[in-house]
Amino acid sequence: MPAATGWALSSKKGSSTKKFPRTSCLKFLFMNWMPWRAIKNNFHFLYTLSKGLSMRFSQLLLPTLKETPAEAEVVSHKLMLRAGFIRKLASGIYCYLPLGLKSIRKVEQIVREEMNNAGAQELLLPMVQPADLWQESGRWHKYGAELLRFTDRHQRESCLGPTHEEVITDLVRKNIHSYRSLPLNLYQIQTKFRDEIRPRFGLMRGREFIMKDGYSFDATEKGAEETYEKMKYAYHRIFTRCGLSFRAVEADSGTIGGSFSHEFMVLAATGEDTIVICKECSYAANMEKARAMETPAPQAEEELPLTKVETPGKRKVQAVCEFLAISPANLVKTLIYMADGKPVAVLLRGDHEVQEVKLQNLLGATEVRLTDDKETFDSTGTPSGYLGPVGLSLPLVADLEVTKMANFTVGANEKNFHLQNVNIGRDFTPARTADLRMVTKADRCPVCGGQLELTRGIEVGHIFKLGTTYSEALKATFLDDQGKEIPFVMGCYGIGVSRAVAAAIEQNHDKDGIIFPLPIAPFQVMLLNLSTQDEAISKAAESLYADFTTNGIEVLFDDRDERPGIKFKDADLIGIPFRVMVGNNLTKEGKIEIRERAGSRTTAVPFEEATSRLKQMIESAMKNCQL
RNA sequence: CGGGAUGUAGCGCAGUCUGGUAGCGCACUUGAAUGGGGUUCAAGGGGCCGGAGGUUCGAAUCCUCUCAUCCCGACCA
Repeated sequence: MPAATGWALSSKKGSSTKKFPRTSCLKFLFMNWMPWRAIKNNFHFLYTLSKGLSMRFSQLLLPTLKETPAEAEVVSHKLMLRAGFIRKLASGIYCYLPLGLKSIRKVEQIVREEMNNAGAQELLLPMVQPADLWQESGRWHKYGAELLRFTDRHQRESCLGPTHEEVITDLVRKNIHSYRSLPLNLYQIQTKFRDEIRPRFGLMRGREFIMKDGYSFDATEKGAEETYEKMKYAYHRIFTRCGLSFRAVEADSGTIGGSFSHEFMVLAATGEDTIVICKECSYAANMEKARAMETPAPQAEEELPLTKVETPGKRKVQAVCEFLAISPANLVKTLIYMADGKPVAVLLRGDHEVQEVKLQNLLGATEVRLTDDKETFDSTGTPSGYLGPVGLSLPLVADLEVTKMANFTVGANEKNFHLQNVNIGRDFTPARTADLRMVTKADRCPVCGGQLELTRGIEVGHIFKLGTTYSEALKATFLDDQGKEIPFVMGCYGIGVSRAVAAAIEQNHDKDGIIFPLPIAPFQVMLLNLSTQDEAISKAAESLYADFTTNGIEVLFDDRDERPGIKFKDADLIGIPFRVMVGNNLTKEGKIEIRERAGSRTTAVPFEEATSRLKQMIESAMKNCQL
């Protein structure tokens, strides 16, 4: 049995090491009498030493790919497949291979530390949840097909947890009864399942994904707001410590409700979401929520007489404007929306676009959509392109900017005609006015008036103030200091852990591969033996591996019998921040080389100084991600 | 769910139109040379052509049905 031989060797040498300090003993072993090949083949020996922080490429499940599988579209997905981080099992469902998992664990660890620091407690909730709870909260029906439902052998209806408001609220209502036990902040890091309509982009939008979800319970609104701020701060720390470039943006709280909501967006050109950030202050918001500084009220303009003009065949804003020689900013377009099946006319300046989420919120509708030409005609009697607010029988909602206009142009509700010099109040009155439009880069910051920038981001965290929505639905109450029974004031706080790793790659890569931020890299250092056939070089590489390991440096040792080119390519692809190369330079000048993945400089360092130099470099790089 | 596309070896693809013994590159195994940016040569192993049914003497190829995957849209605490 070959394994037995290995063990005998390892236990013999292993036990002898125990009597001496590790470092000196190792040096002795490697440098003097222990044949390096015996060590190389002696997995158990080093495994014990490494505590899993270091690994050999030759023994690791790390299937790198030269070519990108056809299924991958976005960078992070392609690179994670190629670098051997993940493999797909089914649509939106992935296996995390050792390297991918290491990165995920790093993010998790940072999340844990910061959540714990912020006073939250970790627990672990079930993935399978009974339907009754979801029926009680009303979400069994509301949640839709994204909730994967099934029946167990006793015909009990169940679902896979896409989120855990119900479970946590149930847990707390059963166990917390007094304001004295509050506030309470609980979190877990767990695999979630959401049966997405269309999973895509690898880990960016999977059906199964790893998420940190936290829930807070406070006695008062004020307390809840404090908790919210605490979480916001913790999130800042988390993403900073992950080494990511990010912004916290004001967000729409969506169907979950509540007044406060921030999304944490990793800035990346390939991000799915467009966000608005101010170049001069800290204002940032996603498009659904972004406001612009209101344009100053214009000088009172004399109202001119309403005139009807013929505009044959001119339907589009641009065509009408050209024909009438006016600016789109002086035209009001009328869009017909279906809000939960009822038509509404939305008025907007010609050069603005509707932000449908804002509209939806204003109308309190669960669904809004633009009507097609036929529906438009059916509800107004006018073909699209000639619609206007004057004399229109539908409910009118106007964007704020419209209310600042005077003597503007609109459709005449008659084919081939428009009205000019229209004025609000005199010619029509909107039922409601509100901010309904999409912010553009021409707008100014609503906070400081500074210049706004539109950029793209990936949502990796989202915090909400829930209020009492769930505690009321599930009758989760406690007794306050007056002995009065009131519902918990809740908040919920999510971080997409697996997505954060994908986002990090999306943000940090080049044509050769990943460039990991140090704090979440699967290893800190990749050590390359560039000459496995050269005994002196191999011996030196082995001793560095041992030395790094005993010094707490997380190292991936490429000990494969491959040519240097292959090792360089794989190292670039995997993206470990520091690369240490042991090759000819050692024989010639007694030096090894250190190269940062992010840079293009290679530094030659005397062999003896390798470990200390590397430790220094790692420490100073980590400082950039500390607070 | 609507629109589009694709399923042939681990990965990337050709072959399908025009039916006739299943191919190429990479990866893998063995040997040799080579050894600082995916090296070279030689010899190998590996496929129920997504699945089911049909047409045919004969189907990867034609027909029907199905399943899966990807893209665009709708959707996204």
